[in-house]
Amino acid sequence: MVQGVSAQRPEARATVNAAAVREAALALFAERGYHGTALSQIAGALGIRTPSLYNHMRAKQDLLRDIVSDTTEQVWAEYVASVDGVDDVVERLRRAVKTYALRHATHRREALIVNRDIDSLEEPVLAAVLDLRRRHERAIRGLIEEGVETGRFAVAVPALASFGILEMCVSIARWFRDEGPFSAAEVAEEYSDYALRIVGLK
Amino acid sequence: MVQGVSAQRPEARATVNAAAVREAALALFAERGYHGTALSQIAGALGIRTPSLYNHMRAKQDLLRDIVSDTTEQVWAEYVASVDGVDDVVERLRRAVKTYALRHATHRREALIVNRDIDSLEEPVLAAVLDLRRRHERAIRGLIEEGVETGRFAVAVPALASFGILEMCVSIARWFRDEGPFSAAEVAEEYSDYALRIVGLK
DNA sequence: CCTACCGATCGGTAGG
DNA sequence: CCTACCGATCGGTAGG
Repeated sequence: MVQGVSAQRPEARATVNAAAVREAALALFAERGYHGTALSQIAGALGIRTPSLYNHMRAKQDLLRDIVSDTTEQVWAEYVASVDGVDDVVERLRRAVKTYALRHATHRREALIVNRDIDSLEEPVLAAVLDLRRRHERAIRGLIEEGVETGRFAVAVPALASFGILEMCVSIARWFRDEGPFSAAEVAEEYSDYALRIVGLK
Repeated sequence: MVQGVSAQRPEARATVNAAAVREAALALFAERGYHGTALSQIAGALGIRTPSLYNHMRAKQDLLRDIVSDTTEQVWAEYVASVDGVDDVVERLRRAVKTYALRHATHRREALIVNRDIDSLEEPVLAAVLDLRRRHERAIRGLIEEGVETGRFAVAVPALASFGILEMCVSIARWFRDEGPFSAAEVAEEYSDYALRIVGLK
C-alpha cells in the first residue's frame, strides 16, 4: 500500500503517546490551571477523543502528579549539582540562586503549575512534594546562616531573606518571555546578584 | 412571640447578606481557587442552599470580579497615598515597598486570589485590572530609574529589579501566618530593606 | 429562604 | 483509536 509506512510520515497522522499527552497537559494546566482544564481540551489539542486519552494515562490526577513530582525532584537535583565541589559560601549561594532562577525562566510552565496547583495533589504525593520543597528552602537558608556566621553576609533574618530570594526567582516564571528583551541567562545572572545584595554581601 | 426579635440574637439564625457571601467566597477561592470552588461549597459554609446565594449575588463570576477589582484599586490607592508628599526618591521607594509588602501580609487571601485566578476574569474587567497593575509596576520602576539617574541607586536593569521587588512582596501572601514568628510590620520593614539593597542604595 | 429542576459538562468506563 | 454511555456535579432558573 502506498501510504502504509506511516512512521516515515509523522506529520500525516497524529502520533499520540504518553509524552504527547503530558506535553498537552503541561501547556493547558499552565494556561488555565488544573481545575480549569478539562480532559476534553487535552484530547482536543491532540486531535483525539477524550476516552482515547486513557490509552496513555490512568487518571487526570496522574498527569498533575507526574509534572509536579518530576519538577520538584529536578529542582533538588539541580541544587545539589550546582553547589557540588564549591566551598566558598558566597559562590555556593550565587550558583544555587542562578540555577533556580534559570530554571524558572526555562521551565515556566512547570513552575506555574507547581505554584498554582500544588494543593490539588492528593496524599501521599502532596506531603512528599512539600517535604522536598522544604529541604531546598532549608538548604538555601543554611547557606545564608553560614554566611552570616562567618561574617560574609549581613542580614537580620536569614529565614525571611531565603523566602524573599526563592520567591523572587519563582516569579520569573510569571513574566518571563522568550521573545522578551532579556535572555534567561541574563535574568539568572541579575537575580543571583540581587540575592547576594539581599543577604548583605560585604 | 418569644423568639421573634432575631436581630438581637444573631447567633440563633444565619445572617446572610452580600458581605457574608463575599467573605465566604474570599476564604474558599483563596484556599481552593476559583475553578476549584463550587457555589454549593460557598452556600454550605453559610448554612444555606445554593439557590439562596442568588438573593445576594448575580453570578459566580461577579464574586471574583469584585474581589479582584477592589483589591487592585486599593493597591494603587495605597501606593499613591504612601508616596504622597514625600520628595526623596529613596524614601518614596521605601514607603511604596513597605506598603505593598504590608498589604500582602495583612490581606493574604485577596492577594492569593488575584495572583492565582486573575486569568479567570472575563473582559473587559480583565483588561482594566491588568492595566492598573501595570500602572503600579511602572510607578515602582520609575522610582528606581529616577534613583539611578540621580546617583542614589546602582542597578543595571531597573525593570528586572522592579519585577523582583514586587513579586518578592506578593509572595509574602503565600507563606505569611498570623501565628508565625514575624509580625506583618516586621516583614514589611525587612522587605523594604531588601528592596533598597536590590536597587543598590548607596 | 426553600424544593424542584434545567441543560451542560465533568472524569471515567464498556465494549469494540 | 472510536461511539455510546455512566453517575455526579456544575452554575443557574422557576416558582413559591
